[in-house]
Amino acid sequence: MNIDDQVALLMQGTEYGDDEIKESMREELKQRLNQAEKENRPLRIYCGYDPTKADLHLGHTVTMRKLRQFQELGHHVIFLIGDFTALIGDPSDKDVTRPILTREQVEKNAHTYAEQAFRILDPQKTEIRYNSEWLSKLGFADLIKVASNFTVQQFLSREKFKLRWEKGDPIYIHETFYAFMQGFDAYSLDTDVQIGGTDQFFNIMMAGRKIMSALGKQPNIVITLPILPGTDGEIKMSKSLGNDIPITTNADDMYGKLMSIPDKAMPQYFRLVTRWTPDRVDALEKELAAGKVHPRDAKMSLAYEVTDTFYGKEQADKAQQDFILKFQKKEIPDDIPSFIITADQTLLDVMMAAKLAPSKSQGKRLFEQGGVSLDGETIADWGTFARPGVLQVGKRKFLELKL
RNA sequence: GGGCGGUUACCCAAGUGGACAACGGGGACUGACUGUAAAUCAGUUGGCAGACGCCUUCGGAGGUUCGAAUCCUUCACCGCCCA
Repeated sequence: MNIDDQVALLMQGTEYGDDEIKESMREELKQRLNQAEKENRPLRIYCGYDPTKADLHLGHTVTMRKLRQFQELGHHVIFLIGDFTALIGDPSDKDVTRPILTREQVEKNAHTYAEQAFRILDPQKTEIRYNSEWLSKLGFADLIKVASNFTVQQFLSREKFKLRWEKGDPIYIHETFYAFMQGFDAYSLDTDVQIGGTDQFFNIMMAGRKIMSALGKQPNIVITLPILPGTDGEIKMSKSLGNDIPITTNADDMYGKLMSIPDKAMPQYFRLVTRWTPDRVDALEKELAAGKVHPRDAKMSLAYEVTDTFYGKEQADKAQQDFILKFQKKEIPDDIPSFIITADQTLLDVMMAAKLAPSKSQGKRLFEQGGVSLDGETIADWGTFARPGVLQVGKRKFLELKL
């Protein structure tokens, strides 16, 4: 692919909040591609992920798709696991301090990350690195050298810090280190391009580039991508907010969760987590606006597409069939877990044993609220003895009872 | 280093000796309506117990009192002001 086409593709979907910055980044990217071509080398691209949670979710895959694009154009991609930065936590995405994780927690999470990333990235073409490799070796003198390029005001002008400052909430010194560390990652990896969400703009643009030049390197080009909203359609997808779609879930759950996003979030999902071309997305949106396509059907094709990328057509088909049966026809799906009951067990006992209710009190409430049914018949009495049949708890929990 | 204020359930936040398992909001869950959407309406939201009732919870540990989230002592942490 020629360089102009590469630039067009790679800049597609990026967001900088300012057209001038976008233009200058586009220009820099073009120059860097030219430069690399002359030097007969691929560009070095990286994106970092902090292993603060065990599972990656759909939101993480937005940047991974961009990495994949670079990969397909023959560039060198580094998947950086921020095992060291995770110890601090990025203050960018929250207005409160994050508790410091233990090394054990971080290591455990880091372990699963690479594996999950390969659902999007090509394992053959991906270099995996851990930033403890260089960050753990930095001394106080290095820190001073890096930190002397920044002022307190620069940090305080950042939205999240500013907010906390004004509210009188604590801002710890170590939280400001995060940006330095990220900059040092870029420096140590000798990268041409760094990818991140728009919330990383300060870290990449201000800290990263500055540190690279201060230490005598060419600053990396910034590619920032919009943040994917969670299943509530409002706020950034995040496990701690409970609005995430983990990529390690199963096909049925992924499909179901995608169907539960509000309509207004669909356009962002189309653009950020599908393989659809901009033309196709535009066409679909026009049809939606014209009323030619039912929003539900558009969402179903979205859910199918995303499930397909992670689990393949076969499982996506099955997930779609189950969804139609379970929720559109309100029939019972054929593939539900079973549970062996004994004669003296009440339905409440079964729910407890199968972990369908966290406590007996809460289980009883589900009965009182009409949330429990056996073979389609609502059971109000939690003392009803279990008998073979299909137990449904709430909207989506099913259990086949057998003797 | 000094003075003052603060720490309440998943989150925010009321409560300043008995009527407190603790107002209110958010979130979550259940039901109705739907397109398992959103919006809306109703309900639930510490545990055990098939009504009574019992147990655990208000930063930690002690104490005063018939009785404490509320008063006292002490420890830890946070904020503001002063130095």
